[in-house]
Amino acid sequence: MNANPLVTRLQQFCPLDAGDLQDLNALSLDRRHIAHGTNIVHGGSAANHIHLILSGWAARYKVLTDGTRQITALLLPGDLCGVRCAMLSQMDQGIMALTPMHVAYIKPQALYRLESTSAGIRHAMNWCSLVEDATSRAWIINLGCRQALPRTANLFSELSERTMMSVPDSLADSFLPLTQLELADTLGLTPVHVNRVLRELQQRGMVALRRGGVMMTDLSALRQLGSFDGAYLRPKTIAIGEQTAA
Amino acid sequence: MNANPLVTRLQQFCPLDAGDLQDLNALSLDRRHIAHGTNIVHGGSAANHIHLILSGWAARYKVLTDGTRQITALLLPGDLCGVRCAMLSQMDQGIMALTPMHVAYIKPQALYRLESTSAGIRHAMNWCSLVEDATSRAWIINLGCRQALPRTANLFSELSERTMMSVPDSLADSFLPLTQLELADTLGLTPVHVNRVLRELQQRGMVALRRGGVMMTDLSALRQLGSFDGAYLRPKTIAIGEQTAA
DNA sequence: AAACATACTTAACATTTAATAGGAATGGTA
DNA sequence: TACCATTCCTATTAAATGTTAAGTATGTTT
Repeated sequence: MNANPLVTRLQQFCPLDAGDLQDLNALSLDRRHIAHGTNIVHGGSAANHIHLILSGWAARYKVLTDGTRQITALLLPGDLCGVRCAMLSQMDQGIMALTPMHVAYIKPQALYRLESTSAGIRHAMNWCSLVEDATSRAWIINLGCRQALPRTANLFSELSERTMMSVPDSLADSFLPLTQLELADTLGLTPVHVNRVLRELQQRGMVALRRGGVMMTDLSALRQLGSFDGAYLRPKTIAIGEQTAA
Repeated sequence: MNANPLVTRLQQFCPLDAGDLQDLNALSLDRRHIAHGTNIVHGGSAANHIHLILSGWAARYKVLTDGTRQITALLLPGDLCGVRCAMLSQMDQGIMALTPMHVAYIKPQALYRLESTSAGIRHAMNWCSLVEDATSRAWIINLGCRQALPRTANLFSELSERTMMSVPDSLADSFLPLTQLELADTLGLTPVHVNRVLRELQQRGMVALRRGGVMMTDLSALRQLGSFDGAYLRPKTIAIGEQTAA
């Protein structure tokens, strides 16, 4: 793992110069271990850090008054979350660890100061937000247009792509540490129906079921079934001058 | 209408100082009339402007290979869109006018330069993105958790809130210029089922149906049925020093 | 006025998904 | 080992939504 994973992450989006690297490395990263099931951010509470996920998975979710829960984002190693946490409290959303995790806590003011002074860092952060935005729109499309089977396959394809980008040499590339209940709350289905869908995917040889997760065994079949196109996860980095602002 | 609607918009999110106002007013706004049905941005084409909607409604959408269309955002007067258009082409999404419109075309480079020099403008733009982000997450929740009737009521409540914020003294506050087909593509339902839902809402006295749109007649009932909470549309503006980065 | 395209409405039927309930496996803990 | 809480699996029934098809309005163009 890089001495400063924030550097690794931001460089995916925008080339950074020596000064940027120095400034980022000067940020003290407060690394913490988080137990499975812990709430990193509570719905309704003020969020006073930016979180960078070093290992493990988390879910951003909201619980409605009738008790139903919707997971609105899945956060993987390398993901920056809480960039927008100031809003989370008003939105009553929370973030929960789905596995044991390592998380770097970053002081927002410190990062904000860097954004003021470095166009490169500002751009990298913007691109980071752009990918988040594109991903949530892809979820809208998935929920709105696809039925349970392709919807599930599409989600799995996205998660496969994202794990490969963030931890490319991991042996566990294709394991999704989500219970069927958590999948249900992500996909807008009931746990019972998720079970039916997973069984069908298993019969077709695309996944193998484990307690507490799913092992993907035929990625290209999943991508085809879910008509997945991951272009939105890999925005072409463009020079600062050409940047379409914001 | 303000001489510079961009100023009006950004000031909703963050107080701007005299210098900011001067700089923004110096931006040449290229105002154009757009006919109903026109594609402002084509999926697959490069987007080279930021668009500020002065009047009329537009939809951001994607057409899947099987022909189904999902509308991923509705854009109302005062909305800035295309801040992230560089990505639209890669995402194969387009933006289409749902009504006749007036749109201001802004050169991204010019706005980008202002962001470099003014923390206030940078913050205002960030808050603008935050509201967009919160809105798309609200759509995920709506699509994932609610059935057709409350889902429709929730969307109507959001749109009512947004129209009131953007054109508060309009007489047409409560008219939604969306055909039932467009509503279907927004809500992830079939046009036939949208018709059933609208008829039900009409029977309950919450809406009146018009050709080409829906008139909302009982907003509080719609909000209750859709369990709508619009806090995410009105983020509390905070001072720059306290800003949680982004 | 006639023709036309678009939007809306309605009905019958099919399919998907939800709801409910109960049981079986798994893993942790006293 | 016994207990307990999850998670997972399965079956049945019911509800929500999709599909197909056809007809009716409405506004526009000729």
